[in-house]
Amino acid sequence: MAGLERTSTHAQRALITLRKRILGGAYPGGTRLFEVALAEDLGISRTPVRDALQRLGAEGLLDRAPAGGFVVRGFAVRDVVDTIELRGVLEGTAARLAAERGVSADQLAQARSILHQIDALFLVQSFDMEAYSNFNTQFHHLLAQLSQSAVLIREIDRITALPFASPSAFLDDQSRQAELVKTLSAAQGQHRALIEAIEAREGFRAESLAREHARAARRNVEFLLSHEAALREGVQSLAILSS
Amino acid sequence: MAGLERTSTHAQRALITLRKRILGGAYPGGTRLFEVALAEDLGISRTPVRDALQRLGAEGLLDRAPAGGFVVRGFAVRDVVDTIELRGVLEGTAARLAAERGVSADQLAQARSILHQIDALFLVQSFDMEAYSNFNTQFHHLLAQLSQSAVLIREIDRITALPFASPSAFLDDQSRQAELVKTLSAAQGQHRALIEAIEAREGFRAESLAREHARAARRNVEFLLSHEAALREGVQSLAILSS
DNA sequence: TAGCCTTGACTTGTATACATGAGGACAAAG
DNA sequence: CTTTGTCCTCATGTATACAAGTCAAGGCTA
Repeated sequence: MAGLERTSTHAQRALITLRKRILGGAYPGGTRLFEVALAEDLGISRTPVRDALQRLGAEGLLDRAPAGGFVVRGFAVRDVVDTIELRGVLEGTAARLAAERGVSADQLAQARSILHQIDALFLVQSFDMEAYSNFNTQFHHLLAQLSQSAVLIREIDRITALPFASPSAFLDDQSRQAELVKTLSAAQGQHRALIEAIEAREGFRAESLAREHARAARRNVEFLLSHEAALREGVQSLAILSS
Repeated sequence: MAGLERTSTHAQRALITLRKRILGGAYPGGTRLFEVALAEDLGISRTPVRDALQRLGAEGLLDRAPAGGFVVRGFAVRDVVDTIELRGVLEGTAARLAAERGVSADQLAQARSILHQIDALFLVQSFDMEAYSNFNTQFHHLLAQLSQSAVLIREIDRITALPFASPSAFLDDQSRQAELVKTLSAAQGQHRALIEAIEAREGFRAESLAREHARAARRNVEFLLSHEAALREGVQSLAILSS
């Protein structure tokens, strides 16, 4: 909660607080959120609460009830899998467009720089997961940019905003560090191949690689959910899950 | 404007009115919309105007200004093309998932029924464009459903809400009826092949067909824009274009 | 008893007054 | 002449009172 006071408006704070609660699973899917109750709870008036609810609706975390009001959107396992699949499709399209339209030498250099920095992480004894997470996020962000399509970038940002669909979701799973690092090493191989394909203007290959790359996340989710609750405990991104 | 009074709330009416204005090109891209001015203009208070603006923001018609407030989103030709491309990618994914996951006999029958009704339109002397438009919209809507992915359906609906990205955009172009009918006959062939591929569980083919199908719309836009204003006049969906 | 209507509690919708904060104009100092 | 600081203005942010719509429970009538 520290630092929450810094944000300027009540609506911003309400947005952040409510988002955190929803993502944390505080409100089960289907729960209706009442303006007055939340306003009292947060110690502010209905107006900024309304604002926050509308924004959360736009983010896809809430659904509008037919007769007005908002309901917490429930995410089933299938929805998580489908969303990751969708991210793969969108990133695949970004990769393909990048290959077809061509990318500048400068952007290519940026991509290589990130790849290089990730490589360096694997050479150190104790793997720095946080650093990897940051570079990975950077890489995926850059990939979207390479498409040179403002529309596509926008949609990727939207989808990626859902916590379990982010390229760096599931990296906080402390229980299987050793295995995870192996997986990430393979993922880095895909990163490298992806940039190679884009540089060689191989659109189909680039698209296929990006899709397959997203499959790793999907396998991860399916693994986590096929085992019992103990494993899921440490994984923040899955707290929102309905079942 | 008739029938506008029927909608229940001021916010709804404001939403509809403003949406119509924006899509009609009344506010050039980049125009900032001020709450007070709009409230006075519409004869209501700021509160429902705010509501409408936020919804239009969620629809993607407005951007939020960094320091608060809303700005009309400008659409360049490139954005229109990219959005249509994106629709092709999403519908392609829907088609692929439908093929991979399999569809029920009932859904298949529905699809065939729509195809049949479209076929019938081509047998009549004077082509009924409005009927085609309706059936075409139905077909594309059903295609999304076939994917059995709530997430994907949601995103397709979002993208399709932009007027120029709708599968039935550009059908109101009165000036080239004869040519258009030929194009639509080819499009119907793609519809048929698409369902055939889904039924045969040929995912790759289904995806490719859906993408190519969207290309027809893209060619249409590019044609309309390569010729001068006279042609664009009759095409409502292009009124929003920036350039 | 079944179906409909009434009524009331509760929730969102709307107006409005006031607070806050961002950005520009203008003046003074370097 | 440039730069910096202050003040002023205007747009959005917020609170609150009131309006209106929705839903369900209960009672009334056929």
